[in-house]
Amino acid sequence: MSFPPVYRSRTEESGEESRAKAVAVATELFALGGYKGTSVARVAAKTGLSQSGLLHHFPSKAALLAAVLEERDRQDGDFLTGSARPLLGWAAFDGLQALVARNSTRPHLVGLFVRLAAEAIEPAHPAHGWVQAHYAGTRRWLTDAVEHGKAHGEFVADAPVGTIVRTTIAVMDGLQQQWLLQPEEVSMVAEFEAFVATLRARWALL
Amino acid sequence: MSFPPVYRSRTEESGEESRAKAVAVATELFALGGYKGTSVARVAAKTGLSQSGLLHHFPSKAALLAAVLEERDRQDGDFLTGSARPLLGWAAFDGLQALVARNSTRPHLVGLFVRLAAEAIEPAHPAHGWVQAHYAGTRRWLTDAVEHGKAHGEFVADAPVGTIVRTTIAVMDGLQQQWLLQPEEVSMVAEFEAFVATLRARWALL
DNA sequence: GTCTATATCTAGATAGAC
DNA sequence: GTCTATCTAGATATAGAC
Repeated sequence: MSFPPVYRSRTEESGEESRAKAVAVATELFALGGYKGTSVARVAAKTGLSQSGLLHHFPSKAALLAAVLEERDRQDGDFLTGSARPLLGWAAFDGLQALVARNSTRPHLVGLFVRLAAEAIEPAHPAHGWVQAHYAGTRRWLTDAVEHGKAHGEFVADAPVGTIVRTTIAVMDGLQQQWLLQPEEVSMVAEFEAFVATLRARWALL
Repeated sequence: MSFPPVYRSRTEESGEESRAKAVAVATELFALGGYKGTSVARVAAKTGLSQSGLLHHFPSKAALLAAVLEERDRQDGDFLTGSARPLLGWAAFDGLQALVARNSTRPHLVGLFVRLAAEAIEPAHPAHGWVQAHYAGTRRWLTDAVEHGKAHGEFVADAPVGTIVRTTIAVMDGLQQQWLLQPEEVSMVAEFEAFVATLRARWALL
């Protein structure tokens, strides 16, 4: 015979679970149908709640999206920046390759990003700020890594940092699009590895 | 004093104009808000028609989208494949650079493509077939060009054709996304030119 | 060819019972 | 914490007048 923990009532516990499940379901449905293309009612149904039951946890659809993005950041954010020691120079590209490998086992998170990145180009979209911050953050992180590598003699002196950074991000994004559309035709891991090899062949010094 | 042409009544002529204007307006609004994010009513209003007036020309919203895609293909399709003589070998990349330069003056067409490509990953989307065909066609065209160049000694013998093709397409797509989101931060033309230069540095023989 | 009017659905959000 | 019921708004599409 067991009792619920003292610090938290049984109903509250159940609420936490509902909320977490709703976020997971919303992630999946937003990934497949986009934000605008997914109704709160469908998220609620797949979560096992009524529409109002879901909206008890999130005051609005936009709040649900915010929770989804927050959770994505939590799961994903620390992968590059929060590792044991910072990835600098060419090691940053090893980190990106590991990220691509991980992404290729998580189509939902990739789909979520690709769909939202395109949808949220529009300034009025509720994820616009998040997408802008994502790109700015990634660009900054990779720029710092390459600059550091350059300062330590890992890159040739006239390597164009900005171009390397923007092109690398572009390749990752473009491969995701092709992979989602035709998974059997494109291996994100192999293509990105080949791209990094080409970068090294041209700009590596050490 | 002038008369309307005999073969076509004045009202029909006006109808053609309305239809064409509607397609142009829909292109712009789909580019900014996506297909799902744009209502027929808004297209109608900006065209200067009532909603039903617009639906006289297109039996459904999906039919309007089809007309938009058809017009995009007409304006854009012949740019690479319909030029004076076929672009083969490295010349194909010159053609792509010209296309990128042209695109960077047409944000609407770029936005339309990026939005729809992401939206239409979903198999049930009315533009799904079109997007699949677009990627398949581009890949085929570029593959043929590179294979031809290889057979004529323009590429090193072990150049990985598939990877070159997929990565080139990925770079174009990824740069479009970044450019739409932050136009002042990214020059599609400069970045793509640099990418092609890197390809040449590694795989050009001649 | 275009309009007004309307039918039908679906969406997001709120009120209040349990 | 969750539900039923309901409000309001907006969407696609059709009917029928001019």
